[in-house]
Amino acid sequence: MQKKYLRIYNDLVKRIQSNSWTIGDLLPSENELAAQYDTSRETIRKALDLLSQNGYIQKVRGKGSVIINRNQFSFPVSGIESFTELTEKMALNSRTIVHSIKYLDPKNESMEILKGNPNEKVWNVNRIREIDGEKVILDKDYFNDKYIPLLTEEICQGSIYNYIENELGLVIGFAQKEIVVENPTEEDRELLDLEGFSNVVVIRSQVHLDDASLFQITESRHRPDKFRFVDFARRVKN
Amino acid sequence: MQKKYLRIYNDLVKRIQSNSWTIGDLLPSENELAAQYDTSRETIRKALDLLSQNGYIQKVRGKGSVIINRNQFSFPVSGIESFTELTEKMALNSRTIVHSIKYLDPKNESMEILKGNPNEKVWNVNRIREIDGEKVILDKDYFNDKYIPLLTEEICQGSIYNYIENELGLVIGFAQKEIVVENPTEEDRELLDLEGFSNVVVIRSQVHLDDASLFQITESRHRPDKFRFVDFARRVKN
DNA sequence: GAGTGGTCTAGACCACGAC
DNA sequence: TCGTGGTCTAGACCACTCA
Repeated sequence: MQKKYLRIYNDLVKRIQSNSWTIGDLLPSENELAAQYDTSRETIRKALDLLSQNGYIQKVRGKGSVIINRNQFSFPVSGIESFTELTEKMALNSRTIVHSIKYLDPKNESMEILKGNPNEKVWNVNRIREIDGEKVILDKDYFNDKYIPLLTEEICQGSIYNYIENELGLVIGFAQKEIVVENPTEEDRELLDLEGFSNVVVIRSQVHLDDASLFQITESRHRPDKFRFVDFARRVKN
Repeated sequence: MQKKYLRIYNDLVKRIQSNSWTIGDLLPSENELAAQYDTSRETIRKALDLLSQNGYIQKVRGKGSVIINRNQFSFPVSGIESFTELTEKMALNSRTIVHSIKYLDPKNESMEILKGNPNEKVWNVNRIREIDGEKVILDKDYFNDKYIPLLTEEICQGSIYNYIENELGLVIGFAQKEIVVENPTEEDRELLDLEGFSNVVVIRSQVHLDDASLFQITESRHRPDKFRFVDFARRVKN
């Protein structure tokens, strides 16, 4: 038995994406939807809140819920998404090269944040992402071995996130992400096709599980012409 | 009379920021908070949802609400925030130079998106942001004159957002933002202290009002060493 | 088993927009 | 005035964690 408000949300997303309404149209009112889906208004409101958060509608008091145009930009990277999810969605011609897998003692590597107990170690994976035959992204990932006891080349070759969520049953909760532009390191120059570019875009993130524990630190280093970040944001209210 | 859940949210933020709890601590349970604030549990849950969205807590089923560390990175730019708000928050030594104010016919300027009726025009403001004596950001803003009938140099010198929200009474709803790295234009080289940098970071956004109407397009061009973007994201659920 | 957060309900009153 | 979304309530049942 799926959650009712999620079922309604998914149904409405489907109806919006199939152009049942056009941009600027109003959704049926909350009371009408409550009747249609045979549920209470608060449950409808939960589904509509999700639609609003994800940029499908804008609620206007006294009027209704307006369908808005979310996909002004074509490369949806808002939120946490893995490279594999992304390339699948965009149908990019891509390849992943596992460059190295190491099992480190964090106290030697200035990765103090990741260590919980002093005898916990850290997995480090470096992967190169090739798009259309060019090496344009270097992903450096660090995992606490408390959560990921073993990493093999096969796992790293596929989607580590898929492995984590579906095989290990861990649930990602939230991430903090930082985007800056830096000078390329020796390693960048060696592993990527930088072609004279004098900068790389670096995305550093700390990924936490459902129970708020930090389990991964990543550094994703992009050739600047292949970088694009898209964000959908609501104005912060008081 | 302020909204109850907002009052509770603000109170809890204050208590968190004053270190009433440390990272990893549990908030009082929802039932206990409901009693403390003399309200229903659903109202408490609204306040906690806000805390969660804004990265103060992570709710864990069966356990409680965990205080999490939001400020691993020090430059909070997530969401929609204006340059003036930012510099104030960071206490930066900054200055704004209004370079030009123009009143344009959008059909000549490939700004078709902004025009609603054919006789509406568009305000264009170019401003240079100086930090510590260096010209490092070029902001190019375009406003539909339906919403902003008049822009003066004085308004542009201060915070346009402040003017819009407090003087005109307009309410910002949401924005779509895109971040890419580009080659500097002639204008960038002329107006900014680029010092041999061969890239600029460009943030393009479309800002919509509360009623979902598009009223502003902006392009913010940053010298790469002075650019930093921070994001707090929750994992998308199905 | 006790306590936690997650979902859902049926109803109430309010602020706002359109007519 | 009527319909809309926004807030708030009191209660119910469930799924989960932990002792």
